Amino acid sequence: MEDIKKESKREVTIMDVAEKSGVSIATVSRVLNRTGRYSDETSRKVLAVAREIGYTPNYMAKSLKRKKTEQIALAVADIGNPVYVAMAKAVQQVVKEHGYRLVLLSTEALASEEYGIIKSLSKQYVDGLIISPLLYSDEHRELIKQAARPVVVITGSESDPDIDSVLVDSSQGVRLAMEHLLGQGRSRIAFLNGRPDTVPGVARLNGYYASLIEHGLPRDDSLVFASDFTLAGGYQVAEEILSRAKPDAIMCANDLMALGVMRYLREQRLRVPEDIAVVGMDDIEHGASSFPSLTTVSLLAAERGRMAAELLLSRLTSDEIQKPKQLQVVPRLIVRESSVVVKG
Amino acid sequence: MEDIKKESKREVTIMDVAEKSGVSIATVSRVLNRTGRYSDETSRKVLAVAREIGYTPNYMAKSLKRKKTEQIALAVADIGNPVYVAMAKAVQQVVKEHGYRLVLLSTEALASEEYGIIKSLSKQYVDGLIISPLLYSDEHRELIKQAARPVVVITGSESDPDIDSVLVDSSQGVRLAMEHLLGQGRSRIAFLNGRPDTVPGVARLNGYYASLIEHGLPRDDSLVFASDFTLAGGYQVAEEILSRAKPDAIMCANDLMALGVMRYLREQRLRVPEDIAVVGMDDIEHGASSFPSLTTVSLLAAERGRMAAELLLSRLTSDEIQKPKQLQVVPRLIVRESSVVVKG
DNA sequence: TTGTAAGCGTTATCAA
DNA sequence: TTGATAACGCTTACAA
Repeated sequence: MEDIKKESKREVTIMDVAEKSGVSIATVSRVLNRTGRYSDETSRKVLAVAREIGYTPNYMAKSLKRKKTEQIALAVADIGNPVYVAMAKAVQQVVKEHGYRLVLLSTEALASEEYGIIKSLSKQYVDGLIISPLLYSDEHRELIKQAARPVVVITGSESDPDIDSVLVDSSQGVRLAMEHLLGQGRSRIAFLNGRPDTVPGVARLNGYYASLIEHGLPRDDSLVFASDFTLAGGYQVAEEILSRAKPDAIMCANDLMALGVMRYLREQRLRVPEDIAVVGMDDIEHGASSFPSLTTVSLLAAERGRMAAELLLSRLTSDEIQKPKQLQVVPRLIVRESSVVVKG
Repeated sequence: MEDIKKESKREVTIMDVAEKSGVSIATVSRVLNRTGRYSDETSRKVLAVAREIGYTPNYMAKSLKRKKTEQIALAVADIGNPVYVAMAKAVQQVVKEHGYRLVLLSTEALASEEYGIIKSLSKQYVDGLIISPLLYSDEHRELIKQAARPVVVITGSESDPDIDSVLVDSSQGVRLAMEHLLGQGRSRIAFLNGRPDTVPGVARLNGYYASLIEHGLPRDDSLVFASDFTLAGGYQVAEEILSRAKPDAIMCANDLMALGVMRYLREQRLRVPEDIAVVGMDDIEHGASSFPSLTTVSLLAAERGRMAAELLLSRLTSDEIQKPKQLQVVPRLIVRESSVVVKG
């Protein structure tokens, strides 16, 4: 028989420390939290005992009492998208500097998940939330306004003035890219959207149409396709784009899909950019390393993450009520090989 | 003046529900948790009131009492590495099916972070932990054994029989890849390691050396390089590998570095695999889409995540004490374009 | 079927 | 400088 019995490991609590050091639990708490007044001697004694018996605080009890967890959450649609990873890393760095811990929640683009997170926010294990919702409905907005803890939203350009937001006009980003493609002499530019019912889906498609109008081009819906913002999604729809649209350029709503499309083009022995130019959006790291390297539009994900984190922390640490803030970043075109034919 | 005053939003608690529906808090609790007995009528009334006044439970209080959070944590070294994302997604799926929520912790490969997570585990906001430590020291093992909550470790092949572990022999994975390269007629095979002080770093380098011995090849340390398991890391060290080792193949300790190396080779107008073959390890999605597509060794990250999650959940849901388990997966070679010259 | 009341491990307000 | 003790919001015996 093995020597494994359940030792019913009772947690060591503040009471054990108190008893063993001959003081009250109140004093132990004061010493451990460096709050109130206590003598040097008791301090030493308590600290020694605490260390000796391996005391660690019970965060549940602490938070119940103090209504603070020192944790903040970042909820993103898909942790598989490097753009959210970049955002998360930026957030992580900021919150860490302020002594908070980041917990990452991946909602898998489910609105119900997002609602649940926002709704139970005040009672969850976090003090505040940064959320980048794929969908941003009235219900989202209502829930966020009623949330009992600070929420910062990272989203497109359509914001609610009553909600702390970090914004970027990705529609303008698409226009930037389209201008570039047209400037390169492309005329049949297909548009590959992600899910068209999402915030970025709507904005980016609008950008495409707006840019057509700006340049006096006809709107041709047979040039418009949709997938799901993933590498595999781009790859799968590429064949259809080629056969149905016969484009000389493909504007993709994000880099992941662009990379998927390029993979298919390569398999078909089509040259990028000579035969077909490809442009993405988001500026993920892999786009810089792909072959050909991917022309894209940076939406400054890391920067937005940083800004959101700082805004949220300022809400958490100051108790003055301030007007909701709307921060904004401006998209930047990054030209690489996938859209520019090199003569020679 | 704005109309924003702090409405001191008091949480709505179980007491409010009790009062408004004219029953005791015990009854409310029973109804809300479908526990014990209560009449249909009170149930309806309580539920209606709860919904009406927007009650949501306070998880802090709940957990303090029940000593359960219904959350589990996954701690990985670098959320920027797609292999951990794949792992996380698999874990997420399993825990979700069991009604748990996943919180993702990125330790940035800091042992101190990892220690802290394990140490305060029992008092944290999670019921259990899956950790894939980059470093796996005696201290790790000691802390894990003493942890008051179940911990499952995802690591290499050197395991502790007293710790629940999901293992993979990545050294064997390297040998598989080396055999393949040698079979392709490559003879000067450079090895690009990640951080050599880490679990995978040690194992993969050992695999390289072992495979040299197996094939009666001399050990040549001028063929061995190290970077940091990232895309940028591979890119940066590529120049040095070329100039110092002049290899006809580069075996990389992971896909990210392999992709970084291939980027550099392309910039130098070197052909892969004709001039230099490249092999990676981990089988990340981007490797299948790169150009050329990347030969790699799958370590079944998703599968290991799934197994770890199921093991952890079984520990959480059964109160029988069972012997620690050691589960293992076997690496698989995946041959793609980056290592095989196509004649014609 | 329901209610009373004792905790869960803390923090914080009083007095002492 | 310290110690009792009342919360924090919930679950769960135990009684009724």
